[in-house]
Amino acid sequence: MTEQNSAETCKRRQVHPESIAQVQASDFREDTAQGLAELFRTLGESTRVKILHALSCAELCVCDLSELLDMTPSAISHQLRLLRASKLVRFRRSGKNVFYRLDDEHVEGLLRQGTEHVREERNI
Amino acid sequence: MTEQNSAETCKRRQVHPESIAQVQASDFREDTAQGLAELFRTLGESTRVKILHALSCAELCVCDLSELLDMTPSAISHQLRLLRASKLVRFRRSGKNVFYRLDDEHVEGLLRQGTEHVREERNI
DNA sequence: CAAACAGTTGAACATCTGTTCATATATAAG
DNA sequence: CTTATATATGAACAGATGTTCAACTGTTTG
Repeated sequence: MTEQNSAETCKRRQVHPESIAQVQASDFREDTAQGLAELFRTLGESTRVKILHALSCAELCVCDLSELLDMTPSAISHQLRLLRASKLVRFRRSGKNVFYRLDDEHVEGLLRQGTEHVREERNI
Repeated sequence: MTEQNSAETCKRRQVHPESIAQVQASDFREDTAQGLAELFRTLGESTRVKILHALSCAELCVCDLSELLDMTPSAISHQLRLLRASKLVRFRRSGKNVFYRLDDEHVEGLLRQGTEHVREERNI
């Protein structure tokens, strides 16, 4: 029973080599996984979800968001920083205000697809 | 200067009432935000992203995933629990093994859309 | 039955994360 | 220049989270 499973480096469990090979052939890079995780981590917080939803309705300044979410401008600003870092929002300064809006249509797409999943998750 | 902005409960900042009304009219529920955040939080971790990607290639048992990601079966199992809780994966027992696969097409859609965003985020 | 294998689970620990608070920057108004 | 408003930022603290370790359940095999 000389299988093609090399058990030299360490003891190998009884696995499914074909399936494993199939995954390995897909060439999924470490940094792609990291980037995806970082993006979703940014989306994975209710305050930031609320901010993004609000910005999907209208362009808003920090002050507006602060009132809408009933949170301090500081807290909002900290979250906007993360949203900016993940390229989920853009901003422009106008006088004393800084107006934020969604960066592109991908963001709304992610929110929509996520919402659909949550609905199915609960209804069906 | 009697504005329609009621400053009774607490001192109000100079905001943009029209934009705020626009957001409030959208009726975005608290539990929708929570559900979305929970979903994305589950997606927001590189180990889980790798698991989901692997499962998008083939149905796999814990053992396979353990070898693919070079992690202990325990660590994998803990993460699979979260993925199950968010209805991102299904599973079936077959003998000693438990095989996992993606729950529905939404999951791949989210991964695809996320990947596109990450690519744009870096290239452009 | 006992032994081996596959998977799950709870506790513990280190790390990460969101909000608060104080402070700093920037623009506008007096 | 001084004051007020709008926003940003760093430190700090409490709460959340991922992996490890040990113990446990369930299935197959001898």
